[in-house]
Amino acid sequence: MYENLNISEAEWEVMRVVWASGESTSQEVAMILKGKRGWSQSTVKTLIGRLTSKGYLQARMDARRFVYTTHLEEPDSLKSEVDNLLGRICSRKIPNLLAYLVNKTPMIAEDREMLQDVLQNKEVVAEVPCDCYPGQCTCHLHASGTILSNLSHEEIEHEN
Amino acid sequence: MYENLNISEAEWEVMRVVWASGESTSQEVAMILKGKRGWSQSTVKTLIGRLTSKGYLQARMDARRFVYTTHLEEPDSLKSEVDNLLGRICSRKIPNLLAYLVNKTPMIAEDREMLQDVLQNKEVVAEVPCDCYPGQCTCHLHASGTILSNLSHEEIEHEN
DNA sequence: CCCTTATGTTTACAGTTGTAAACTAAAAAG
DNA sequence: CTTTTTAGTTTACAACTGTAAACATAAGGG
Repeated sequence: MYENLNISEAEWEVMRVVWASGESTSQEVAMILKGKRGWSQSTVKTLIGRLTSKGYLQARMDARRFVYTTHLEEPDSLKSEVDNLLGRICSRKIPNLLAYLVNKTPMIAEDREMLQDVLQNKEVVAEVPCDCYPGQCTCHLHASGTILSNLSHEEIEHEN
Repeated sequence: MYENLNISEAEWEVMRVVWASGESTSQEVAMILKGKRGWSQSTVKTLIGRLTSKGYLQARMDARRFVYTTHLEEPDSLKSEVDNLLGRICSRKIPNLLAYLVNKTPMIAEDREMLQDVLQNKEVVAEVPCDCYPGQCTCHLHASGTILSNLSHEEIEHEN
């Protein structure tokens, strides 16, 4: 759903500052990350440069210096990263991961209600399809044709 | 909670195979990933080698070839990755992300019930502390001492 | 016993990332 | 107008990744 971004961890630190202030100069970013991570101004400038070439930051000239802004939204960017990560396991296992997250995430009453509400309205299906490539999951959905056809018996005999 | 692993995306493909079969030979892994990703045997061998040096795979000699196993659990590994990722946003924003995930994750009735149950028993707090470094979040929690003290006014004037 | 095959080990090499110094240019300060 | 400060651009460089060829070696076939 969300296209795949390419923001490294260090770059993300810079993005957070821009997201928080709406627009920042390299100096602001540098000072904050000097405090948080001990980075030098150079480091921050490099990161800003990379983010700019990647098109994630826009530079507007404002009296002598650039002011950086972004068109990306922080929540969307994180969703994109999370979506990506969840692609690493079988769809069927995601609900358990969510349970883990719900458990470990501290929340206030409204958060809980909101989630309860979402769940209340959540539509369920009869069966969640396993989306794994055969040999990378213990589900047996792959048992019929298509995906399987290009693999020999040897290759899949360890499926479960 | 889960310590930080270091499994790259390509390496993860290998891990999935080992997780799925319990133990695999390099050949098995190679065949599966040849199918899924078009990788050569060499590539897979390199990845297996790296995972072995990192200690994520164990090699047991079995008639001529190595059989690889792992002590890592797939769910734990993913939790570690996800925990890591969630560290990128303010704790207060996590519930919204969870709502997004609940919405987009296909699930069966039991999954929903299970999650409803988890929520039912979820303890809430009066206020979720913002865990962001000042200047990287619009929450105002940082307004008092400690964290703030090493930053000048200049640095944080953009906080909201 | 020699050749092919299967498997593991070394080497390779470009791209990305983390981290930063050096260089350049323009403006501010004196 | 010369010096210092500020900001942006180039260059650097090692570690990690993705991708794989080359090499070594032992085992199986003939």
